[in-house]
Amino acid sequence: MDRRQKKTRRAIFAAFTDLLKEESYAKITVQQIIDRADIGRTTFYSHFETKDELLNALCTDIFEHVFSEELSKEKTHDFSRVHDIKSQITHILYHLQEHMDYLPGILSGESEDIFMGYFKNHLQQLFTKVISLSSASAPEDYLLNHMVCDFAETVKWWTKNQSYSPEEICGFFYETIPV
Amino acid sequence: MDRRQKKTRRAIFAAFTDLLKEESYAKITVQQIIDRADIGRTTFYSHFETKDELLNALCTDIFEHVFSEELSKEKTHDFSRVHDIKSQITHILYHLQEHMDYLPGILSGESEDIFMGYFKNHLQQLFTKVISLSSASAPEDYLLNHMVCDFAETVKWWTKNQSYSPEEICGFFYETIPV
DNA sequence: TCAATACAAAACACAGTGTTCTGTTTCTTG
DNA sequence: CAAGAAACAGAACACTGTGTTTTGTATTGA
Repeated sequence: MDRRQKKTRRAIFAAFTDLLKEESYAKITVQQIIDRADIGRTTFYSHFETKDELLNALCTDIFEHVFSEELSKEKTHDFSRVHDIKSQITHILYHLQEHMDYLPGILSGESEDIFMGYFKNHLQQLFTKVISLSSASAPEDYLLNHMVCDFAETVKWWTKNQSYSPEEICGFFYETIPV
Repeated sequence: MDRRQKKTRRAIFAAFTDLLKEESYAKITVQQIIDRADIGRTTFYSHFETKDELLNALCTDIFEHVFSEELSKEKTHDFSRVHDIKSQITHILYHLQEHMDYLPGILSGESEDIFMGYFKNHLQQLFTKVISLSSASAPEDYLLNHMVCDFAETVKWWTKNQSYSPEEICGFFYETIPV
């Protein structure tokens, strides 16, 4: 990849996340992004087809880091032991905490759908095993949605109300899991 | 109120909910609404300042019916008895079921925020008492968000996956309440 | 009946998107 | 190092949708 491309791409992401700290995704215009990144309009559109695609790329980046090592260790995990699922969740929360400053700008409107789409897909994969061990009588499709949304919405709430540590949030969440 | 006003207002709401059955709120334009309602552009804007205000008016209407009798019976309710909270939830689900055909069109993007804003406000009021009786060790602000989002997201899931009755959904939900 | 007002139709300014053009700079490869 | 390829800037453009304004008509309630 061309050095210029990488530089421009970094500049776009930097400008984008920077703007997200100040206002919500919906209010940010392409014009603002290219002004702050100090690039031309054509340049932006040669990197990303639309503003939404930029957000998609950002989300891919984020969740690649958040879920990468979790998934690679997947085989060695045994969810019947409490420690594993708890440590995974804590890890996820620590990773997300690094992006805390601009996440609120994403978590509303159309951008929330895109972000949550990625997030919930990964969570679904993670919680499916937990559900299968659950003794709750509700059907699995209900329980899976219940857990995935519970965690996703808890994270959303956490970003707007940052008064607890990842360990605390994990503890609260674990307490209400239907096991 | 003028008969013409009421007629026009009804026509706008009818066209709006009708369009919501076909596509999402974000994709619906004012032009489509006034075409289907067979009214002029100026007429629409004399009734509602923006498209968002129309959605707000619709939400107000919906939740007025969904939560009206529940709130009026508030004083006679005793949440320490299982029956009351369960019957309330079932009632809410039955009312929402009447709008099932166009709710999916609202439950995404910016419109979801508006709808959920009303919904969660009412739910917060409803669940605060339940939380105070909970024996869970997590803090109340966490638990309240947990329950409110759980129910709201369950309803959202229900509208997209309509294979259970209000009673069944209520049963599933009640099973995972932290009491 | 008559004044008020709800309405229709069309034109308008505005903002934001995504495209297209013409050059210029920078990289890479032979 | 030279030459072609690719990334870039800048400006203009068409397009869509919003919300406003203007002018004139039809309906209502007093």
